[in-house]
Amino acid sequence: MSPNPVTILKEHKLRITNCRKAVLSTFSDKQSALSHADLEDILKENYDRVTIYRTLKTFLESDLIHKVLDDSGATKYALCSHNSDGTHHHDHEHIHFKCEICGKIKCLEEATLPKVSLPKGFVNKEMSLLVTGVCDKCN
Amino acid sequence: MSPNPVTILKEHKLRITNCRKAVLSTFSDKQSALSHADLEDILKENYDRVTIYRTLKTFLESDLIHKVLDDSGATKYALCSHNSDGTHHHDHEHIHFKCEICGKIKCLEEATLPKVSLPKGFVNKEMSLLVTGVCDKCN
DNA sequence: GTTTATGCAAATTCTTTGCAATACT
DNA sequence: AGTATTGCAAAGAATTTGCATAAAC
Repeated sequence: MSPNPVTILKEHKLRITNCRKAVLSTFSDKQSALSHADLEDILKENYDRVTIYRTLKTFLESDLIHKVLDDSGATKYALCSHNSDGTHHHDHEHIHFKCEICGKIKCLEEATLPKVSLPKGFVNKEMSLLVTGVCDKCN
Repeated sequence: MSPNPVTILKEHKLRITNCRKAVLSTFSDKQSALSHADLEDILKENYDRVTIYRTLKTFLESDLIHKVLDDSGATKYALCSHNSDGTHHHDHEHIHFKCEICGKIKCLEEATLPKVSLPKGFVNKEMSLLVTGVCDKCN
């Protein structure tokens, strides 16, 4: 399903470095959106705070991760999912679910976002939905 | 339609101060979501940066404003709309529209959010939708 | 008169930048 | 070898805290 870090980096024409692999592995392991602070906690023994910032920036620019909208204030990021053919999932439609209990934020790839009727004159290019509630594990 | 600052503050049992009135007026004037920096630019002549931070915090805690999800990273805030009877608009359903051209973020009170079908086991309590595109004025 | 908010200074925290050393292709 | 990435130090923003003064009730 989800390709290994090296494959992902190659697909995006990024150099394969330990820090980048570690960040990608962390995202896969946690299966939830992570903030810089989350990553720093996990990786600070091995990698510099600044390198993690730069890694996130690089990944964002390469569309390897995306920002997750979060009402808590902290900026979080999540892996953009991949298909085996290398195509992204629908990039102008993100649905994220935040669990009130465990606090984790997950991308819901399966759910689809219905059309929203906007007022006259508004043109819709991209939509991001944050659903808050209780996740399957905490339910 | 929108009550004046003093009324809003009274409804929320908050002391009526100049800074609070000024912040509320600014939100009404601009009719768009504002960041702390936006408010500071406008109000710095008369009020301290720190006071604006504290005002925003107080307003958030009193549910007088809410955070607006923004993919740009900056935290923005918007007034929770009021009805004359003092009730809020649907508080577990926010739709915000961000214009790519003018950069403004507005709450779309009129638009309604259709039901989203979530995967098994997920319980939905609150939804926040950020739509990015071109607004009526820039179109 | 009592309680709460403000302003200023300073402390924290968050994020970015410069540059030499290191790792990748 | 040549180019991009890393780590460290340090700069720059953003946000929070402490405390005396001022304003609100």
